[in-house]
Formats: sequence, structure tokens, C-alpha cells
Amino acid sequence: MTAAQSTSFRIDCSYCPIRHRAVCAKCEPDELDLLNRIKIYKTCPAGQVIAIRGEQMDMVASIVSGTAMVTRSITDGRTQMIGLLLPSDFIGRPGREAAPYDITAITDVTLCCFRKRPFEQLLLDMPHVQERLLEMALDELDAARDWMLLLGRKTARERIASLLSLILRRAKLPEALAERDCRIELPISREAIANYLGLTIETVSRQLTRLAKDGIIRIDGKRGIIVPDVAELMAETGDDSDGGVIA
Amino acid sequence: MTAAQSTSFRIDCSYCPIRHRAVCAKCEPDELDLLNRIKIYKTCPAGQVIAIRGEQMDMVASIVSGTAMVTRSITDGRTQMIGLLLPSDFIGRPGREAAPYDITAITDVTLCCFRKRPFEQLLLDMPHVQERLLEMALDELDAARDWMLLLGRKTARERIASLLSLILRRAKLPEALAERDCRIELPISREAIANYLGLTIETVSRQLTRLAKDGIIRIDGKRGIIVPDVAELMAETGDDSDGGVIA
DNA sequence: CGCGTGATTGAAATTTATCAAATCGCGTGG
DNA sequence: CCACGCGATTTGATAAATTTCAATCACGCG
Repeated sequence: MTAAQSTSFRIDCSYCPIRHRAVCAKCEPDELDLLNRIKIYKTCPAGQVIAIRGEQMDMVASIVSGTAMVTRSITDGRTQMIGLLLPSDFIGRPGREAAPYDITAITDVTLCCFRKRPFEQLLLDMPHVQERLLEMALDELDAARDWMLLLGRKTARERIASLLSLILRRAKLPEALAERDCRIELPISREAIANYLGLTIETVSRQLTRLAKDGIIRIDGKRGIIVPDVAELMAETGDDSDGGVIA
Repeated sequence: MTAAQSTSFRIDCSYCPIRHRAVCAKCEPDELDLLNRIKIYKTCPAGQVIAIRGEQMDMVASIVSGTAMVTRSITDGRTQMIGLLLPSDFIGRPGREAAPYDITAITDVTLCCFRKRPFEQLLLDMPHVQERLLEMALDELDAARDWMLLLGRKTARERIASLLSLILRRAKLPEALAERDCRIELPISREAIANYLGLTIETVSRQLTRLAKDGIIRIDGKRGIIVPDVAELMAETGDDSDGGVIA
């Protein structure tokens, strides 16, 4: 956590919207009390840099609201998005000094922060937090590996279809996916999509229009996408029929 | 763990070559005793399938010796290597029924196996194992994300250089990297390299000969590579000067 | 000695990136 | 209210990188 945040406050954990999914998901009331006492809320405006690779991190945090992106770059500016942080996702790595990636707020972001040292101590005392952190790390690992398949082997069209289908699955209830004309709002710009998919902006744009021409999607303004038939979109992802999800 | 293994035996943990790096690294002697009682050694010959994505896994295991590869594939046979398993690496995921990836032995492999249920129970009772598992998962996550940068943004030449430099760093002591004419043995075939780097066999082959023509490497038989100047190779990886490692 | 697998090389095709220009959306100031 | 300008997006033409298809080569082994 490098950059200054604009505000700092605290609310009670019992009202916390990410209570059941964040690192604290498995905590008992007394453990929650302890967390409550040492946490600090901070907010970052959209666009603000939350962490810079290689710089000192003295905080860890959960995302309470908003979206942030995790990126890595090489010398000449090429950058790859490595993860998307949504509410309940965790930032920071116990037992490491420097931030391993760059993190930038996409929308305004609210963070539930802990100073790193006390948090590390707390991990040892509170196995529930460590258990949950392990679960979350393994889920992220699965997601990262799915993405490796996409980046290493999928065509531009398949990448776009995969992204759209990912967003659909995250945004909609499973039963809603059977309906016709599902509408989603892209949470990120074309540039961010390109960085996510390992493509250029132009290729992203072209593949979107091509999918539209083929009737797989309809484009509705800059950020809106309407999917007439989700199954048809899924068929374009290149994945096996299960859509990458294990039964 | 799906496939049948050829042999099954047990040796004492105190002689275990991966004792200090595997999931049991942080265990006290009494904890080790407990592990010792419930572990089973198994071996797989080179080429054998160790796990198949989607199939039931009733074992978790550490790699004691040998090398295995973790892959994911899509419908038409395109496959992406998602990880390389070396001695001390862990196979299996607590709290999940089905294997999330395919795993294949590259060389003969010796595994230190635990039945999944008892191991899961043991995780709760032995925080040292869980701590270590978390560390290992986070390290793997970092590795997966580095690889995402490679797959999404690097050129074929940079990918090859990155792989060679990765193997160098794994195989040699840091001080040996300063020497001239470092020799490494590629642990995997051209096809496996291609699947690792998200390229075709032919591109791998061409880039290797091109790097050789440019004097960055010398090719020494099918599997041997001699690197006259490691720094020069590192400069071809596209990474910042730190070579992707955080201080 | 010939066979087979894995690796290399070559030529053509395809995909994606790059460079350049046009368009769109939208808030601002006149 | 409307023209202006800016950033983001789309579109077009061309170039570059990588894949694909097809041969050839190298080498270990029966």
C-alpha cells in the first residue's frame, strides 16, 4: 500500500458487505471483535495507484467495494493484467516486504486495511483466517491457471468470448444465464480488456464488432453488451462444454 | 491421483531429501512422526498420467524425486502447460473433490502420498502444515502470474530466453551465474517447451537456432544448452534488470 | 542397416500488431 | 443551445510475427 488514501474511517464488521466471503469469513464473533479493533477503512478514487511493484508494503487489505486491477509490465511499456480485484478479494502477501505487482483502482475503491505486522501475528493466532486465506489463494491460483490457458492457446475471438462469459457468470445468477438477451456492463475500458486478454485495443475492438456481425452479441453503447443466447457465446470460448468449471 | 502406481513403500522422514522444502518443512519432530505413520511412497514411470482433470482425487502428495507437468487443454487438442512440478512441490488441493488439471510424469517420479481425508483433518490439527501450504500456494501464484506476463506479452524470443534463464536460476547457485559458459540440461522435450511457452514446436526450434546464431547460447546436443554470458541472456528476456525477482 | 521418433528447416498462409485516420461521446465554455 | 475539443473507440491499410503444412535431418535401437 503505497499511495496516500483520501479518507480513513471504520464501520462495524457485522454490517460489512463482504463479511461472508473475505479473509474473515470463518471468524467467530470474538475473533471478529479483535479484527474490528485493528482495522482501518480507506478509500481510493478511481485511477489511483494502490501499490507499486517493488515498493514497501506495510498494509494488507480486503476490497470492500469497487474494482481494482493487478498488473505487471516490462521495460517498454507492455503490460499484462494479472488479476481483477472485486469486493472481498485480498491485497497483500503475508511474509513479503515488497509488493509483487502494481495495483490500480479502476472505480472508487473502499479498503479494509490492517497493518502488516499485526496481521501476520494474527494469522498465527487465528487459524480461521489462515484457512480462509489458503482457500482464497488456491482459488486465485486456479483462476490464474485458467487465464494461462487463455493467454497461451486461445485465439483473439475465443479470448473475447471467454471474457464475456466470465463476466456473465460473475454478474448473473446461474438461472439467469438461460434467458435470452442477457445484458452485461463491461466493468473496464477497451485498453484494460486488451491488457487482460494479451491483445491490442484494436484487436479487441475488431473482434467485438465481428462477434456482433455474427449475431453472437449486440453492442449497446460503449460499455453495454447484450447476449442473445449465452450458450452460443459459450460455444465460442474454445472451452469444453463445461465452460472451464469443474463439476 | 487416478492412475495406478507401480510400487508402494515408505522411508523415514528424517532421511527425506525434500524434508526442508515440502509441506512438512515447518513440522516439529512429533508432527513428523505422525506424518510418517500415514504416508505412503509411490512411484510413476516417465510418461504416466498422474491425474486427469475432472476425475476423483483421493490422494494428495509431495514430489520426492523426478519431474511432472501440469497441463490444461481445450477441445481440439491445444494444450498449455500450467506448471512444472519439481521435488518438494505439492499435488492436490484440500477441500476439492475433482482434480483441476491434468498431471503427467515427465521423468520417473516418486511421490509421498497421503489419503485426502486424513490429510485434511491433519491440516486443521497441524497449523505448521497449513502455514507452509499457504506459503507454497502464494509462491505458485506468483509464478503463475509471472507466466501470465510471458504468455500475454512476450515475443517468442523473449519467451525462450525467459525459460532458459528460469532453468538457470533453478539449477545453479547464484554465484555460478556469474561464470562464463554455464551449461544447462533442458528437463523437457521441445513439445513440452512449446506447451509451456504457448508456442509451436517449430517456433521454439527456430528461436533456439536464432539465439545460437546471435551468440547468446550454444546448442549442445538435443537437451544441452551452453550460455556463454548469463547477463546477455537475461537482457533478452524483456524483463527489467532485476530479472523478475523482487529484492 | 533401416526404422521411428523427435528436431530442424523451408515456404506459404494466417493471425495479430502497428501505424494512421476517421468517428463517437460527452462535458465545457461561449 | 451549440460549437469545440479531448479522450476513447472504431475502422482501414500494411507490416510483422507466428502458425501451418511439408520435407528433411539426426540419432538411438532393434
